[in-house]
Amino acid sequence: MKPLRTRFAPSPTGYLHVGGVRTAVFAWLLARQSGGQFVLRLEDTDKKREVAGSDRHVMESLRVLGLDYDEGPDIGGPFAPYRQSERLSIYEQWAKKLIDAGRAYTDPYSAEEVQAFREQAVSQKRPFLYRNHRPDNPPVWDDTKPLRFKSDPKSYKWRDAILGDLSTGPEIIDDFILVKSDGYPTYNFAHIIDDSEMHITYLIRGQEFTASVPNYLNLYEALGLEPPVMATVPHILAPGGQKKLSKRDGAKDVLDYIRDGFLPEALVNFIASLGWNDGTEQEIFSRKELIEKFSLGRVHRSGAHFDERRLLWMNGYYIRELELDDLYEKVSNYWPPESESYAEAYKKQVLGLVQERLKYFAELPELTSLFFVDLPLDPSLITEHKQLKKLSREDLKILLKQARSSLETSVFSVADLTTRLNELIELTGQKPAVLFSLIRIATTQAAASPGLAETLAVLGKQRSLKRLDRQLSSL
RNA sequence: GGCCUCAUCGUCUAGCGGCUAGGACACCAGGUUCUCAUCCUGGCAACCGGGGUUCGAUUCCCCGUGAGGUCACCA
Repeated sequence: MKPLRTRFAPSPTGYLHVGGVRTAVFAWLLARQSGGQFVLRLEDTDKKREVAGSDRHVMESLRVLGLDYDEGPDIGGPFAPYRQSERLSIYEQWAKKLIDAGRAYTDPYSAEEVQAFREQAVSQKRPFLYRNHRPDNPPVWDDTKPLRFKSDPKSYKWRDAILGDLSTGPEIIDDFILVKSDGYPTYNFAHIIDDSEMHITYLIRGQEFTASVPNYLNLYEALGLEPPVMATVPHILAPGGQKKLSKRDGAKDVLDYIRDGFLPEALVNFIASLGWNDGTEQEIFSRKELIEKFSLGRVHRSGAHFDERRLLWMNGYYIRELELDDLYEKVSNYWPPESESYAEAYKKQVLGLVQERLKYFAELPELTSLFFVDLPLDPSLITEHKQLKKLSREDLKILLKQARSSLETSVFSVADLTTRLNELIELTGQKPAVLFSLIRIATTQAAASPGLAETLAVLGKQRSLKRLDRQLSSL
């Protein structure tokens, strides 16, 4: 049996978003589960659309997501080069073969003339077929005009690994362009040559290509090449509508998610789960489990909406599952600047308190700054508190003074603080909702914070009392 | 418009002739001595429509409807 080989073949025209990465994830999973190879090939045949540096960007994206490739532009491999712009002579050889076999010819028309044919067809509400205008005596190909495939219209039936049995009639087979007038091959030509030369056995790509598959099959026949297994992955849809997720909809660069502190494992789990599941109720899959359980046969045939809230939940789940030391290492670049002078042990304590509410690392500053710096007094925390706003200024002062004198003698362990706080409840006769809220607000000046005893214990005695005093003097 | 594809809660999905149509996210309510979060419990919420086939259709078939893709010297 031939080894299973898949590829991811983006054009370097920008960044990779969740939709684009999904085909890479599926191709990678397939290769890894079978012990095959995953190949990265850059389809840089459109020099006008190319974005400088995006080749590095794409490779970096795959690297940080852990989608390691076995062969690629930067690491080479047995079928190098892996950049189409460096393979022009290969396409030229195959083009000559087709010309010699009478299966390719020069397109004598200008772009404007072809466009006129096209508009004529459109105005008659008919699909445009270039082959209806196939020239009788095309000129010899000289690299200044496009080279077209001389198709052999016929019906096709084929099996798609995801969509199942597909078929089309001869009316969609046409003479498409193989080589553009600038000398670069079209995708339609180059990918077929490359997939064949690179021994790709499974071809996973988005549904925008399904309509062209019969034309590809026609070309495979003319070239005498065996097509790989085709697998059509439905699009990931933008949140609101029914359209394919795109950069125009604000689809984020996957590297931006990484920068915001999304875990690669969560991202891959989330992306793989969009349109795929293993038939059980399992939601969280480790990388290893994904590799074991993934199958093209269980990929959905319809598009799936991208819902960032689900990604947020999943990332939070992965964060909560991390060991504290591991999490501490991962968030090292996300601390607020005020934390700089604090010791590792203190920061770890703080991190332990916020771990369960952290959805992504970039939230760390807003969740933890109260532990490093005295936040400005916010009177509205009291005046708009549904319980506290009923109390007079004097009552608040009395409560805070009682709290202060009790905490003054505490050793500020969580256990001791808990005891003191309980004693204060009895002493003051106040409900926790009143007393604890007041102390919490006084010592944090934050709308939300971790549990009171835990927060005070981490803040420490000196800072806690200082903040109580500050609140007191403001009343 | 031609051709191709798709169709279960708001979202991601399970289901492959017989189920009170299950789970997850989100949302709502309650509990966890305070907030936020976590966690637990409960709740809301779906088979696009119409015909068939069948004892019985979410499931199979047909026709609609809706959505998407494609018809580039872009990939």
